[in-house]
Amino acid sequence: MNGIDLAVSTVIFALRPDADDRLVLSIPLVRRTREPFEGHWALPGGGADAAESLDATAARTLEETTGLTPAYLEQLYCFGEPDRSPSGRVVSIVYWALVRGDEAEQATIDENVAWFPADELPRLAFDHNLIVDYALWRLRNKLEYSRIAHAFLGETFTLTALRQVHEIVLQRPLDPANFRRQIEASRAVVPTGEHVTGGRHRPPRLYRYDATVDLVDRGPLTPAGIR
Amino acid sequence: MNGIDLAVSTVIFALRPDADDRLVLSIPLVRRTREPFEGHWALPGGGADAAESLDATAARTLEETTGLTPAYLEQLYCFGEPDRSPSGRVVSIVYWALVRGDEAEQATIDENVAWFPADELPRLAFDHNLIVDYALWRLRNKLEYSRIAHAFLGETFTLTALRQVHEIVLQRPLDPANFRRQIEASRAVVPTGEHVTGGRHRPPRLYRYDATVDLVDRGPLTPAGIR
DNA sequence: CCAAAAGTGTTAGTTGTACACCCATGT
DNA sequence: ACATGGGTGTACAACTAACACTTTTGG
Repeated sequence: MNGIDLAVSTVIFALRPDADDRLVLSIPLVRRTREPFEGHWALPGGGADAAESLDATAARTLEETTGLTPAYLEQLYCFGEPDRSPSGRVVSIVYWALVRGDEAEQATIDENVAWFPADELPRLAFDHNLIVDYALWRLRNKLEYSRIAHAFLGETFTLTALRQVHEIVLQRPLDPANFRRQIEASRAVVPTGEHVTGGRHRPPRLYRYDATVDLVDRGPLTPAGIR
Repeated sequence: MNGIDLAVSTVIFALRPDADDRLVLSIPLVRRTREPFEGHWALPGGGADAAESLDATAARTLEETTGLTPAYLEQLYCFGEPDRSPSGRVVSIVYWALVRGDEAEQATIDENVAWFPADELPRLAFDHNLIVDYALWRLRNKLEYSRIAHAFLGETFTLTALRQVHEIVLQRPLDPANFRRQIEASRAVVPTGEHVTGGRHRPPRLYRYDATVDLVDRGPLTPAGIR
């Protein structure tokens, strides 16, 4: 024992429709009900449990506070500046998670839990603004060299849906033709043979993840939250 | 307080000459003098200090146990499986560091501190073999998309020396001509105008880091150990 | 002069990007 | 028929990798 509290928090990302039905990269936050920072919004989390792995604590506290189950979960960074909490020394092990669109709809929403657009956050408790900035930076980087975008989508999806995930997260338009070829070349995805009907245009093919390809190369570490 | 001990450890890398005077990627380890794992080699480190940042604790414990000062220091990962220490729950925040060749020669060496080739380690205490494997993976990845190789070298250096750093760490030969052009194109380095004389061949140019270019892009996080 | 490493030039193959164009559907 | 997004083809630029070649030193 050395007078240091150990906490686990998670930055959760989902793509949710806004008032105009456009998808927005969003983060659920919880309102603090006690000091310090009472009334401020903060990342969901909780104290570390002596009997539980850190991954498990992240998944559990995430579920307890928001009702969500992540499709992807990875440790982000450990924040431990001595002055980051006015109430004493707290070291936070922070995770980041991706949840699917349909899953995000089932999140607990009450006066103490709410979704915010990732790039329009209020002043958060502690150093949580910095933490979210870092998580956003990692998400955007990792999207470009891994297949994690799939974790935002359901079992099957069109390439247009996958491209829109990239476009929304990276905040820039992508050429549909070139995107298609990149994804096909990466072998991350296999056509189901089915099509989506009902649109006002040519029915797009449905694809499925190639489960034999890992979402991310994490080297010697066994991925925590890959399905 | 929750019955969890918080420790900080560091994987330190340096390039040191072996018996045949060939440079080898090496790691200093300390021998444990008490249970658990008494007599086993382990990563240098120590308990977290309530008044000190994690970066500072890593730098301090690194200096206390090995006598080394790192040219580069970055947080690696936080390891916290419940069963990783037989003596109770320990969460380790692990850093990785690079030290320069001349600095490495000044390391404390006694019966309880010794250098090992990074790819020929004995069975280490706790999960430290996994940790070193992960640090190696990160080092090799990061070498390819950043300028951290410079942290192994002194103030000035030849491009051949820089290329040898890459070759040793990545364990494969690199084309000298293409390597030169890549480095020059990256603008990471500026010629000093001086040359190394005394070799049996054409005297190579000496280069210096371009201090206006960051070694690594760490996004919103301020780098810990960049000079 | 010769060996060896420093440094430059050239070319072929690969990858990225822009954009023209055809395809299949609902209205 | 036509608007709309799905999907294919193509051409050019940029980058990579392989390797021939020239330069400069010590012996």
